[in-house]
Amino acid sequence: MDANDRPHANLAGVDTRPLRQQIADALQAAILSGEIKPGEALIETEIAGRLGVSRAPVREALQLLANSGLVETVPYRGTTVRQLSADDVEEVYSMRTVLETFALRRAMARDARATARALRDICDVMGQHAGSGDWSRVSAEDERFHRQLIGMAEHRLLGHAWRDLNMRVRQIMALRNLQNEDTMTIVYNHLPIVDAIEDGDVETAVQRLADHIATAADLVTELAEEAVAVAPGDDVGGPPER
Amino acid sequence: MDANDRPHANLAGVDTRPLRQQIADALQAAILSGEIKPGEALIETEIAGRLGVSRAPVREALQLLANSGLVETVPYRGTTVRQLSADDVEEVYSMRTVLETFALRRAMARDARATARALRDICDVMGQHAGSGDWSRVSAEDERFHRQLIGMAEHRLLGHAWRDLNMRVRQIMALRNLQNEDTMTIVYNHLPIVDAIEDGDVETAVQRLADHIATAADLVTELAEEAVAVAPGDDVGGPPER
DNA sequence: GCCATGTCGATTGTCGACAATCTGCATCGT
DNA sequence: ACGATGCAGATTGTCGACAATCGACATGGC
Repeated sequence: MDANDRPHANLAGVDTRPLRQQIADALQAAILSGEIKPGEALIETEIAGRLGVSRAPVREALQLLANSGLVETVPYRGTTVRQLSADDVEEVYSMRTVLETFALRRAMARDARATARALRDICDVMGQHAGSGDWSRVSAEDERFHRQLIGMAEHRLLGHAWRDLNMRVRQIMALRNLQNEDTMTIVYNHLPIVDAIEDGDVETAVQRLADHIATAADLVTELAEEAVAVAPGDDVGGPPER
Repeated sequence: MDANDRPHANLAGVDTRPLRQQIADALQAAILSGEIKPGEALIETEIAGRLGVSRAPVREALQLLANSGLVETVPYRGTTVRQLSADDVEEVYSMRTVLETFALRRAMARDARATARALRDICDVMGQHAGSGDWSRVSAEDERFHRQLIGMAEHRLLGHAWRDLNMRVRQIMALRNLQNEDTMTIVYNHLPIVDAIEDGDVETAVQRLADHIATAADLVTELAEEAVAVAPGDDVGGPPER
């Protein structure tokens, strides 16, 4: 989103970014697409060999991913894709509610009209994609809605925290695979929020936003329970000592 | 705090932790003590030479610090200690309010009694140190109060976010140098919060906590304006292009 | 004089090799 | 049989050297 905002820094996109960034992006995409599954080990040597680079940038890329919480690194034992326990999902969504309602209050205090306008535009686009049944684009617009909301708060710290959190959200959603009808119910929750914002009714807007996120969380946790029944995690706390 | 919680892993503290961690701790201490000032450049070669290690762990340590927001790294241009604009201070304290009020609600929902008990104990210790005029210990107990509050929420994501934020708070406080009377006013704000928690009055407790943090923020921003008048930052957005 | 270009020193980015540590299995003594 | 000890093998941690990039100054053409 902020990669090529320089006028024409490179004619054909030679990708002059540091390798660690490119590697981190590649790994992140692989994790979010489910190509690399939770619990799986990310071995530096292997990744470096596969990408044809040295281990140094791979290590730094892994550290990047560790910060955003996608992977977990234990000294001398390696890094693995984070497992998602039910508690994790609850934490992610409760935190998301906190951050986004804060953003909403702040954005409305700053300029409720502008906030409503920007969000309504996104809702329009989302509605179009929903009409033509393009669910991946609907989902993309949904994310853009929330990202825009955060952006309107003009709070860099908040923006940074949300970006990390959003990655976890995407990881969670990648593991579920929502049905179309499911996202359907979420899509039409956006407009009432915008309406409340436009009316300047902070508390109603906050309440609706919180409900909206809670609905998404419920949907995801339901699917999680089904998934757990099929594919048990190794997080069950078995007795094997040391 | 969680370094030597293993029974007796090492007899005499050989410090078997990865170098990056030790380096990061050392740098962090240097930054928080004011030994390294905001805006100052952290040159990998120099740090490595001074500590007698290679650049690799130094780079990783710097990345660690960049995550917690203490330093800022620009590709190919180096890492510098973050400057603290007035906006930064506002962001840190507003975010802190959000996180801690969330923690308070959650802790009270979990077990208000236990929360009140734990916090009151800390207040007692804080009172003792205040009585004997040991202000550095008072400040340490103040931090422990808030850390405990976060801990009672039983929310790892929240705990992680707060830990990073707390580092920023400490950086801010390190640059001010509060007077004793100033901390004084803050110390006696803790007990009313605990009282409200014990009564199970969530909204009052939240309000008092928010006020408490706001008071601390005001105190700090006042001192900030004085400091700015003396030492101007280079963040003023001068016209020099490219 | 002014802008484009070339060069230089400093610093970061990347690489390949070596050392330290962990896990699991075999070995040994009892 | 059982637990402690001591190897491998694999993987991460650290190192020193080389390459790429940046900012600033000097140089040259207009």
